Amino acid sequence: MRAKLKTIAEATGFSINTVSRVLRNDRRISEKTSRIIKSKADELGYIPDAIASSMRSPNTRTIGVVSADSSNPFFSEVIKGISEKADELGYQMLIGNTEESFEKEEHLIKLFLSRKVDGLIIMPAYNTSEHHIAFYASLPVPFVFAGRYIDGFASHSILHCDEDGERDVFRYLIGQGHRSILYLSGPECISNTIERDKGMMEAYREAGLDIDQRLIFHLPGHMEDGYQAVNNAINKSLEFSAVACFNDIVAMGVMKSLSENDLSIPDDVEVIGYDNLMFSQFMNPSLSTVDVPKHKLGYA
Amino acid sequence: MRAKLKTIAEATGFSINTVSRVLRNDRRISEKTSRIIKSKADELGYIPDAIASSMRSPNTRTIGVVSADSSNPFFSEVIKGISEKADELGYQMLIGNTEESFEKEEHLIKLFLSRKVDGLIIMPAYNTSEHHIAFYASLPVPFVFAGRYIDGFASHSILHCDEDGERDVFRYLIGQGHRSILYLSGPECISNTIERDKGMMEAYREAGLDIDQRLIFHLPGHMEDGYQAVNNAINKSLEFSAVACFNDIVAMGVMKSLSENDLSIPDDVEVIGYDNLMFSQFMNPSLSTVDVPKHKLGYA
DNA sequence: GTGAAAGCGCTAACAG
DNA sequence: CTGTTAGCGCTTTCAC
Repeated sequence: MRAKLKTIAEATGFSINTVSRVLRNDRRISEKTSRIIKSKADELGYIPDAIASSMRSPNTRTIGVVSADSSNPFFSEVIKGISEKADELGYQMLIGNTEESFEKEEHLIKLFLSRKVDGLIIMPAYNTSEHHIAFYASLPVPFVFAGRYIDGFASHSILHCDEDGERDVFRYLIGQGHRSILYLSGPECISNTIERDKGMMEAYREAGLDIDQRLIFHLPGHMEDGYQAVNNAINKSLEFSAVACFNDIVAMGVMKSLSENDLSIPDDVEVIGYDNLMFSQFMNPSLSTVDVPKHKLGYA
Repeated sequence: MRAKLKTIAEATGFSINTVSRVLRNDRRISEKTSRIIKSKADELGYIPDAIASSMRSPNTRTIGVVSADSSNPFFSEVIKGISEKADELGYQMLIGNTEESFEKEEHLIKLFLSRKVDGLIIMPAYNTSEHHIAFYASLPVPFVFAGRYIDGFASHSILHCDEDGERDVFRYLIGQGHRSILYLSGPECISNTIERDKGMMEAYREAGLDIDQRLIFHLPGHMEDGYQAVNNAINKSLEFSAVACFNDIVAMGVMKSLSENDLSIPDDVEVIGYDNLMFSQFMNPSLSTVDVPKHKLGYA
């Protein structure tokens, strides 16, 4: 049987309580007692029982991380940032994926609550209805949203400014003389898309240019989307000299299609991603706007 | 105060025990009682306390996942596989990163044990000494190693056959007529490298060719490594018509360097990765050997 | 400085 | 089918 406080107490002749205090570095314990007990604990290979401990104490030092898709490099970089910070703070992470389904998200959060997490970091699924708002509002623990903004929970959100980011992208492209920019935006109902579309429109307005709606597409944001979109555009003989993508993954798909069609980057077509994944800096010319809530995320 | 069994018991007039049984779908409870209790539980928004529960029951339905670096796409795809399976089985995942440090790994595992995980899935850090072997051997819960093989724990390892994989890569390249193949292998002391090097040598032997040691490099396996290695090779005027990489990430670095040097892929130089990341299929010609323990990993 | 006792919310063993 | 009792390993009063 694995050693417990009682084992150590009996072995040293002190009370369970004293042992517990020593092991938690409580003050008002004599140096000597502390030494004796600690060495005994070591000898017995004592491993504290965090379960029993969090039964009595108010917190579990655990946070729940709800990710939409942890194999998506963007999310996994964010998760890594969280992980580092959590580590530093002595917290553990419970992680789960929702695959962009709100039901799964709700289920997962309930599981986390049942495990008494001290806080939640949520990368919310697309969908946001009355019900979801109410659900979030009812959460009994602190929570933050990462990467996406949910109506009514502004103060709970950590994000970089999508509007500014996309405006800068378009300002840059327009400044480079591009007049036909293929814009592969994201899913219509999420905050990032809405914000970025605003930024895009702003840049056009500033430059006094009209927007060609035929060049704008709202896509889920996977690699295939970028690939297909450019293929289609080329097939339909759409003219464009630049492509602005919703994220770096889409950009990769775009680049693949362009190179298959013997178009060079950036000479024939300029491509811009979004997110600045670890990868992106090592890809063929792919300018990307940085979006790294990564380390900002460590305090739930 | 959050509802507990006692709350429901008092509200319905049944005993705590009966409530507990109903909520765990224990047999031998009348339909009627069950209905009453369940609806009351619903009404009160009862969320079971998994902590208290695992205090008594032998398992916590939690597994610990020890990853070397969860922002590395290979690991994150594996983790995603685990996550899906865990989900299916009703397990939760505690995740931590070791950054390839064995001390961190040991620390992390202890933390997981302290949280009473039912099992561990470990992507072990490079280093493997006597001490580590002993440490693994002393683990009081079931564990498996994913992706890497540790001496003495063959039966605990889940991996695809590195030797065969690399042999096939070289067979293919040699078959294509390549006689100067730059081989960017992995860190010397890990099992994958050793196995793959064996496979490489085997392919050369089969073909009756000598191995040019100047074309073989053992690198940590990051993107920069591939990038730098090819740059160096070109600077030193090393001749090569193909590059075999330790993983797809290295291959990306390689491709970047080649294209900066105006070498076309695969006309001038053929590039082969390893791992077959989600990405890879969408990159410019990058043949990759598949390595997906992902779903195999779900039973700890 | 240290110890004794109570109890966290739940499950399991034993009754009936 | 349901209730009573005990106790998981720890932290927290409250004593002395």
